[in-house]
Amino acid sequence: MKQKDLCDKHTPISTTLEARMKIKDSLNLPKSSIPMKANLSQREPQMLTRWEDTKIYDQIIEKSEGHPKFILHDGPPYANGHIHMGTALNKILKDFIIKSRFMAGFDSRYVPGWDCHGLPIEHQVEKDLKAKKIPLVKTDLRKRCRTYAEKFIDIQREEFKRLGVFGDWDNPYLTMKFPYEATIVREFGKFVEKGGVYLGEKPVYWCASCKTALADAEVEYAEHRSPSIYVKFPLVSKVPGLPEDTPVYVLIWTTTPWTIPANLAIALHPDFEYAAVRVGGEIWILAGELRDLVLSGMGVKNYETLATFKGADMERLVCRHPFLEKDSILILADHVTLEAGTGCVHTAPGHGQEDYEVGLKYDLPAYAPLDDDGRFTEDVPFFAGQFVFDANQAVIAKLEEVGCLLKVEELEHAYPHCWRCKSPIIFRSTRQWFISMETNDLRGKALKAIDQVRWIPAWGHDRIYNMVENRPDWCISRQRSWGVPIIALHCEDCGRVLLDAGLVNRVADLVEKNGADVWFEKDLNEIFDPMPACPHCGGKNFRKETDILDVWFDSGVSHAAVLQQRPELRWPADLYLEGSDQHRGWFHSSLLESVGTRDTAPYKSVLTHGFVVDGEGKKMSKSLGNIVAPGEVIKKYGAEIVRLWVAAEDYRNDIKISQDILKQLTDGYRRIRNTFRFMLGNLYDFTFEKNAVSVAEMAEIDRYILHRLAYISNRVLKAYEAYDFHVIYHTIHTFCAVDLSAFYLDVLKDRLYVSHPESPERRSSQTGLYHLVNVLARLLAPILAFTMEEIWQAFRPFTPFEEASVHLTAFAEIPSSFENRDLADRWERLLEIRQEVSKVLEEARKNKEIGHSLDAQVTLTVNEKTYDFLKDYEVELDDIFIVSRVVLEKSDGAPLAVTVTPAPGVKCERCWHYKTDVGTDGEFPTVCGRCAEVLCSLA
RNA sequence: GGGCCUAUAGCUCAGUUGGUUAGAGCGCACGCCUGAUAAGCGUGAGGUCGAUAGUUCAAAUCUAUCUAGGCCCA
Repeated sequence: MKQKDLCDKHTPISTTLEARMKIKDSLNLPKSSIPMKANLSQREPQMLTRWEDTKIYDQIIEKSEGHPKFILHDGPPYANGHIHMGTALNKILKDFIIKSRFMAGFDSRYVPGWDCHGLPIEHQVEKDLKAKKIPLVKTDLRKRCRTYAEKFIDIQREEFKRLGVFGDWDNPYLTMKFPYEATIVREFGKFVEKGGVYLGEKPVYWCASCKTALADAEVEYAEHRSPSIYVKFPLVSKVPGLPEDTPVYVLIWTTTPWTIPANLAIALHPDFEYAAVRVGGEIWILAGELRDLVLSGMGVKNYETLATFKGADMERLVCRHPFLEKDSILILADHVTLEAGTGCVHTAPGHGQEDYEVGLKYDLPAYAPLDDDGRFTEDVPFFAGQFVFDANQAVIAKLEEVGCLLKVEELEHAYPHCWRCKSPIIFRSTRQWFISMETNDLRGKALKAIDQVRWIPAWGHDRIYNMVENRPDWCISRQRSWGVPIIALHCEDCGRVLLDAGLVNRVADLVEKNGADVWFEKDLNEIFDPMPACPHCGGKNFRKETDILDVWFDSGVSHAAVLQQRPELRWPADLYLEGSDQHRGWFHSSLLESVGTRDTAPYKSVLTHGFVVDGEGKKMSKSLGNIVAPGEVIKKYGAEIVRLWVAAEDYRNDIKISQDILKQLTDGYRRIRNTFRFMLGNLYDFTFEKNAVSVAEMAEIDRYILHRLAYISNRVLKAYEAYDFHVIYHTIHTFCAVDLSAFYLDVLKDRLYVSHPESPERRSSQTGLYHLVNVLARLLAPILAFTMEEIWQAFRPFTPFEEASVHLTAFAEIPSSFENRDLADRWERLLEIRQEVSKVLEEARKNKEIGHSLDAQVTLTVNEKTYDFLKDYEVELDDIFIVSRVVLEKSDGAPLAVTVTPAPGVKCERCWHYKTDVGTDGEFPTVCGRCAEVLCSLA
């Protein structure tokens, strides 16, 4: 039999249209107050305007007056370019926390900040000026940089607001504001006062044609032909076990012959095995593993290995420089490899980063006898005045002359070049300012402070601990323009440096009023009145230090400039929250700055998130073409989907994003939205004050869902507490799909639609819906900030609540009456049986015995125990299973058997149940007894 | 090369101190409904837990190595 036939045959249809309409009108069908289609990208801006007009953030602040403070201190993004997915992720996570902490009863404000000084902006501005052929003048450049930063702060501010992030956007902190700049100077002064600042040497990239230091970001690698030479250094020290009458040499290899004059050491790996090989009348030392390769490369055929040594055994033996009157000692370093060369590495601490670092361990100076043009100074015999790249040949010739050159080749390799003039650059030791890690035991104190902080995830502790434990002194100077100057004076009379906290603070006061520009714009006698005297020679002729501070120092003082200076905030912060790269960045600089000046960390806990990667887990890059931009996602899906993305993924690891994931999120979003829409739609004739039913009087199924709601609420609140946002999304989404949509709401339809509108059972269900919306909307408000606001506006008329925005509410307190373990146990058992019934219904559906489940009668054949249990629910079982009739039968022991047959009786036109009492009422011949009763009472 | 981290069904996530046939939601397939309808309901098929080797009576869960990927250094 076909389904249609079955229906036609058994469903009496009212003969007149009027009667049909009357019956349909008597149903309490939902009246939706919010549209099914979210249309987020168009509606969100309206919501933003509303929030702006009502000054929502100010209202939140007002409401949190007197609440305990929770301080999340914003790490300042760099004021350059548009925001990307990573910045969006970071700001949204912060917004989740700010909003949820407020709703949990805290005064949690958000003061956003921007990092304004620094190279990238200076670069951009410099480029613009070059293009327009405007000459570079430092003071003018600085003004243009400021304007440039302002422009991007405005752009980013709008982009952040568009994401639904609340905060003090009208009054953010900027590292270039005068008072902030003054704080930077003062904090620097504190280090000066404690003796932590010193002038030292450090090799940096140097462009000899531009005569300037280059930052890493200014270096481009390109192919370059270099000489490749093997050189022997005579070993002066006697080595036990080697014949004393034979000269011994250590073999090195280098591609920068011009650095040979600056050689101070030869580095060996402590664990490698080195061989002493007799070649003719000499003994050569080189790594055992490279022996055959190197010697055959030189055409040496006959050799004999006399002995082998561990690198560690040769530490501090002394070699003689091949042609200069100085020694070169053997040192140990882990960076030595066997990939190229001889395993004995020519070390010039003034010309290489690794050489410099290992040199520090052996107290070797960063010797770099070059001038700004890249020419050897008078200090260097034979080559004084020569440009280093030209000197390569001269050095090779000299080595040849003294008989220490073993081999010359040419090598094509990637070599650093200047981003500006494209010429090859050199590594050159320069004078730089440092903060010592050892003065006042900064390192030790920082390590102790790290132990006091809660790192989330916990491995953050090890990561930053290892960094601080091993890092060199903090180089705080940059040879740049756009930043805060290092306040120091160079005595023109004696050449010494005048570094004094008192002077620093005098300048800080000027900076507070006029900005850091005063240092560059004003003459020294305008800045200092009276002019200090040089403590070394008494002279009063000074030159200003022109270096600026590392921008990490700028942002590192934010705890002092923001937390300690804004009355609404508090020091230290409860939380810093940034990407995991900031263990080296802001967490690190803030820690050192704070420990150096205040002995403790500026934060109690630090939360890190991973990086945004594409669907395959690969990082986003222009060359891969896999970049997803927030603007495009907002346009296509809405900011709400971006927020949901942040909430759905576990941000501790890398966070994937792809069209696939976004599609999935929109599906998840729709499920949540429709669930709320349906619940609201069924509250149209309900207000809490007039119609609510007390928990004790509610139907069991409604009380069961309240029990579930209490569980969900508790779980979600704990997750907010632990910043486990993905748990929140998954918990609520599953709750909406499984508990609500597939069970509770589906079962409720009959009662909501069919019952008398004022009936207790309908009011009971509506009370259930009311609590669901009230609790869930608040729980989701920090995440779905736009949608829950929309829900709240639709919901408020049914409530006594005065809050005009969901963001002004607190999380709902769950009355203890919602929880009922025994009742929940019973309902979970019912749900298990329901599951079994569903399976059998599906079989019947497949066999074309039924279509809709209401076509069915279900017979449960159960054992004694189950029978007794189900007997209590006998009248409700048809509702729970959404079938027309349930028959209970005792089995002879089998726990549960389900059979499905077509329901007896006739289909009621109103409630669609098959009932045997359809037609018994004379006035309404097409409906069942229950419906007839309702119709009568409505008439 | 070093420090830290990640790797469970197509996707997003669960899997407590190692212990029965590895779970959920979504998606997918098939079907139902047409009174949540650019919705809703049901059933079902999908992983042997990145790979390998160990420890163990027993491992997704511990160890080592490797592979792929991420951040930070070099």
